[in-house]
Amino acid sequence: MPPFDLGRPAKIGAQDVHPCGACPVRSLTVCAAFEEEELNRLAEIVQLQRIDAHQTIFSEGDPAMNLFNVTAGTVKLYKLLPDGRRQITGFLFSGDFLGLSVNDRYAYSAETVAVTSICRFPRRHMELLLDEFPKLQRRLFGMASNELAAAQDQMLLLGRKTAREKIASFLLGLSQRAVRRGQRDNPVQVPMSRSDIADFLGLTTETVSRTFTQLKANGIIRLLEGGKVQIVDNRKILEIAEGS
Amino acid sequence: MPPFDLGRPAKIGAQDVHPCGACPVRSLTVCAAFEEEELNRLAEIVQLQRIDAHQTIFSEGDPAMNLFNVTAGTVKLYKLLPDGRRQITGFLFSGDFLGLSVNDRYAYSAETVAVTSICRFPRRHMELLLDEFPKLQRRLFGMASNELAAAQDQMLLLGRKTAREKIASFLLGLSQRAVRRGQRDNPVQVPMSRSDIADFLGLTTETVSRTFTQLKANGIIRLLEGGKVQIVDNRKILEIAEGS
DNA sequence: CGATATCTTGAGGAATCTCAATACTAGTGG
DNA sequence: CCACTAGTATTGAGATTCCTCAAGATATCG
Repeated sequence: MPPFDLGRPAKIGAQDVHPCGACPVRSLTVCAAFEEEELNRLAEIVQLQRIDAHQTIFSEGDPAMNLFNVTAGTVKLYKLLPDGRRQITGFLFSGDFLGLSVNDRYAYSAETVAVTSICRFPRRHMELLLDEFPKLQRRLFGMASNELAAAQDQMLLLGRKTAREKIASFLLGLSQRAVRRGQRDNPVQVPMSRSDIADFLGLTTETVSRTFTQLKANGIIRLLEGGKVQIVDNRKILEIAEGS
Repeated sequence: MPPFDLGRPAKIGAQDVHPCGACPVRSLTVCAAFEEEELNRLAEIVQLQRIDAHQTIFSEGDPAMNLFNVTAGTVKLYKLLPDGRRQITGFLFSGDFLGLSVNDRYAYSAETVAVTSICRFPRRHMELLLDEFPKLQRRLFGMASNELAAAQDQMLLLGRKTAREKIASFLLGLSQRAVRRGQRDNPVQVPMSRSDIADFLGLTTETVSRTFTQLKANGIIRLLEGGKVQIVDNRKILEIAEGS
């Protein structure tokens, strides 16, 4: 899979309103660490990119040259076993951050699920900013802490929940994250394929499909067109998700 | 389960060699961010504690008052479902760090596996130090990044590996971490119970036991007394762990 | 040295996976 | 605008891994 084309990079010039100032998701992102008057420091080093669906952003093991911020669309992060088994470790939406590295290499691959816009920050520049703006460091640390907590929730899901509980948790999670982004939480937008959902939840596509069908038959959800899922019985789905 | 007694807190006095200066695992810990002459700043706020096996350090949902550093022994972190199903999200050894919180509450419970020594840092004091020592912030962020990468590896294990591959990965992981601490890597010390291993790997104790037996029968490992496991065929166990 | 935990082994069952066929959806070209 | 095609999703039947329940063996601790 070839890395995405740069496409049409956002023009970043003195005559432009700098992109960060107008960023609609700034409050959600790492960039919230900056005051209005400091934003030009970010704008100097950022590259805005639009990427088609199903494009590789970077692959596990690549030198970690950049950090990224998703401003629109959906991205998936995943790891592979040599024989091709795949585990998706997270889905990212607008406001989410990616590109943390260990030993200067990415520890996972990143691919777009749908058309996506991202801000790209060269890591070396970012590191200079980290020294200059302790707030940024703090913000990044806070976001990493949140991700760590989410990872632990996901471990609980993968290790101990049934297929039914996994799907319920997944839908609730999508719904709750939509709220935080200020998007509608019901019906939930589910932009990823059954296969992606399966690789995120440690299931097969068939089991994912069967479980959706079962929840639908129980009157708990409704499958709508355009990959939307309506949560009919919110109370019930919450019960299922928590395994009670 | 009651929170552990303070036991015999280390005396911290002017006449003492301050504990951090003599700390044998400092280079592994968050404390490595400090120069010799800055260590007294840490020593001022630290409380050294020795805790018996199977004691709760804190529980999920508790207000996150402290950060901790393990200096000896073994700790497990876990999350529970309402019906008692448990997922252990990590084992900690000397040099490891715990106590990161979300919304000022611990997101998981922590319990000692064996007799353990920890350094306790009041979070409020630590936060002041964070402002004063950007190096500390940096170090903490680096450790969180590493934990995040480990969490992703664990998700791959939980979602996509077989029981055999899980056990092989587990033993290798223990072995590799022992090396980093400068302890012997073979035979591997396995201080936790079958039940803990099961709850870490998303299996049952019976399956863990059967898989150990099977690896032993294959001549890949040998089960020694005192919870030690000798890796006989390193090459083979590596192959199994990576699923090839 | 006995009591109690933990660990191992066995047999049967259940959830999920695999393989296979069919149905649906979305994009493409006539 | 509609038929065609390729990918995606659903459904079915049988296989498999791992789990559950139960008993026996071993280790640990007072």
